[in-house]
Amino acid sequence: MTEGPWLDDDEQRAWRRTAAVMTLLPAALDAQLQRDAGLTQFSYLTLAMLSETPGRTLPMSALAATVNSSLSRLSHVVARLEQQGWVVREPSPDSGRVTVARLTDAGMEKVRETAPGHAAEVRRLIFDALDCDGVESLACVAAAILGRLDPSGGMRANPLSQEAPRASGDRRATG
Amino acid sequence: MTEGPWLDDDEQRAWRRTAAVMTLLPAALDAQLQRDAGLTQFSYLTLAMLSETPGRTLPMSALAATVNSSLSRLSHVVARLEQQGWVVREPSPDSGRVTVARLTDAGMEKVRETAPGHAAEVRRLIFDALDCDGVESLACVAAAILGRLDPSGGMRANPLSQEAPRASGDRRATG
DNA sequence: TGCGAAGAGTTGAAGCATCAAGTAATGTGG
DNA sequence: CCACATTACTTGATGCTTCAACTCTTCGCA
Repeated sequence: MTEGPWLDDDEQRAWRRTAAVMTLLPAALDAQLQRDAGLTQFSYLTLAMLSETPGRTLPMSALAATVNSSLSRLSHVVARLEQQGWVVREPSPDSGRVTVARLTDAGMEKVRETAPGHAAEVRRLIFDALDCDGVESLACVAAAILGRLDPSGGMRANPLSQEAPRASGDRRATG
Repeated sequence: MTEGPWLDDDEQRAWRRTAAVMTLLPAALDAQLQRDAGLTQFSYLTLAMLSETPGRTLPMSALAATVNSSLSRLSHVVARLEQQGWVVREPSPDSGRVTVARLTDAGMEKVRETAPGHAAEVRRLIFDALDCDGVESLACVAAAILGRLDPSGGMRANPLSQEAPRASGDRRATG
């Protein structure tokens, strides 16, 4: 710690705003997804991550790691997604104790129809509010904080592969 | 929108990281408060905001506005806080339809013992990860996004009084 | 003054997240 | 090759959040 537990005024102000953003932003994004697609941000993210995986298939624990959730939470959510017909669970051929989740065609379709609206809302609420430097700052600040969060597996998996090689210009589902 | 709904690669990366932070950071802060004080971030914030109000008293709707919550959520939470003896609700003398929440002495004590640990965790997870420019960037980015969120009362109240005059150097409860 | 609309708050039900415990499969040391 | 720990996942209970419906009070206004 830099100088005792307390925060100075600048930090106080920064923190209050950040806290407000952390409250209001997820609520706003959830509201859009709920209204337009009947999905939670988390369930959408789950579908989106599967949609970007070759074969649209991932073991539950790998999926949990990519969406930063506990296995328990994911299991409940996938159960609901399965009831909707967007995902199926099947035993892995590789190992008897892993279950893989696979995105169905209906699920893929759901992602396709949901993604643009969600991306637009992300853009509207975040990037339209920022100039170019802002995008850099945001990425930088988020990366710095991420590095602090659960730096090595308290209960969850790795906090995002720090520098995933990304194919240039491809259209992702904006998870 | 700047150029259609989709995000470019830089935005995509910034957004993924931000989403991860929005998932993991509240969880981490909640974990600390739960472990050390048996409080939610939200219930702590509620107590903290009352503790900073002259008279330790606020009408429910004013309190809801300062903690960015619906009245319903606040009502449930204050009911629990009341059971713990940290808050009492009483009819306002001013108007028959407002209820004020007042922080009890026990509640004030609770805030006093909880604040340092929470502030330390905020510092550890956020500010220790940032250099000085980082604090500026964070405040700036958060402010920009805040401006986009519910700019005038969708369902909730005002997203933080933008530039509240702050007494220099005083020690707040780090809500 | 009296009636309808809007404001302030509460409540109960339903949904989602978390936690603890459980099952089943797979490694691992003796 | 057999116990025992570990890994992978599921399940049920509990608690918090949200949503819709409700009460009670005040305001506007005719």
